[in-house]
Amino acid sequence: MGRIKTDSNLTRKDVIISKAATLFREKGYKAASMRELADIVGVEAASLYNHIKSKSELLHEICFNVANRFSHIMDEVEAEKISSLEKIEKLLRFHINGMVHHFEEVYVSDREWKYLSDPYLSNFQNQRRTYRKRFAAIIEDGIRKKEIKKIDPTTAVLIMLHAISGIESWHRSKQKINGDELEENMITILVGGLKK
Amino acid sequence: MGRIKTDSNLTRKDVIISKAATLFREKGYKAASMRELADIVGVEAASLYNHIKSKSELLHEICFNVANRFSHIMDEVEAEKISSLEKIEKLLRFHINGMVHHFEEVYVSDREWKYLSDPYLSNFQNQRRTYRKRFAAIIEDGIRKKEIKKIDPTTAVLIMLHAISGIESWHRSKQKINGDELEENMITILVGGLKK
DNA sequence: CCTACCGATCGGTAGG
DNA sequence: CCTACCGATCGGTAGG
Repeated sequence: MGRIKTDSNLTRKDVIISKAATLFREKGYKAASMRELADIVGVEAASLYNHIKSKSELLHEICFNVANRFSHIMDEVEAEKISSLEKIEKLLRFHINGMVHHFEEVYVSDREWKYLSDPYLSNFQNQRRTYRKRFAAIIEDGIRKKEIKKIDPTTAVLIMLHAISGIESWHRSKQKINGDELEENMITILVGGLKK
Repeated sequence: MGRIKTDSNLTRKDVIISKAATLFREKGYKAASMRELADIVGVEAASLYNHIKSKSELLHEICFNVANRFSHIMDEVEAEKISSLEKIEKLLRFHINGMVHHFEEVYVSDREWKYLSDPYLSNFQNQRRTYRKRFAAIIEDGIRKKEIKKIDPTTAVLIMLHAISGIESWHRSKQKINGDELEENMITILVGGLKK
């Protein structure tokens, strides 16, 4: 992993990417214009191109930042000596935390990746497919060890990951419940649905 | 409810809306152009405007078709004399079936509604909020009657509806499992997660 | 980092 | 339903 980025060593490019994530989340990738982004950053549109190559570069930076974090945590979880159910809980907590604390980037990666173009598009889809297979393998293992109900592992992964992406709706109405409570509620329902 | 539409009494406008749903699902509302849509329909772009007022009309027709079906089924379910858990199962089966059999429109309504403009936008958001509150009320009722675990009803609704929207991924890889099996698996996990 | 500007494409209209 | 066309806006470049 690279250097840790504090506020003081964020490059101008990092700032642009971060503001782009917010803009893409609000408007969608296609509807967001480079002129709007320039306004937010505080420069003229042409000046953005001294720091980035294209609009699409912003999107693939965002998507692969997120995808790489996911594959990294999966490496860690797979290596741990804990039960399948505990592994799943750990992954879910990671996803929930990602949605709560890195909302803009995770959301964009999840909803706007289809606007990537090749080779990034194929690459992203591959990483995604691989991640889900690894997740499903953990569930399958849990079923074999009788920790988990007999269900279709692929469907279970699909349900859990999408359920978490629903935290988007929670983000729009921050009042009712805090992040920690949300996390505990989600874990109760999702992990509860798997247990024998 | 209006007349039942068979293939033979679909108007030209209905055909355009249906093809638009497919196009918007594939490309996203903003990225889809009226020239592409015209190509698919088999006319010149200008000719579309003899049947529709604008691109945005297509979007709100799609979104409100779906939203109205949801509120209609909710009316029915609320009126039935069955347990809360059975009501929830019924609603979930309706949603799952909608995703499987009316995929294009449901998907567009779910992911592209933010491109609606007022008054349609506010209207849609209101309908959505109301629907979720009614759903949460059923869950709350189930908790009170001790049919359902003590969880946050709002979070539970959020999880279940988004989990179902994940059927999108299933649509992309039709091989493995059929629609009925998918439905049973989802019900097992989701309803299982609620039971005491 | 800015001014000035380009070609492409967009949703939509006029007129027949 | 088509031809012809409009003004607006887009991502991006040249040149300083």
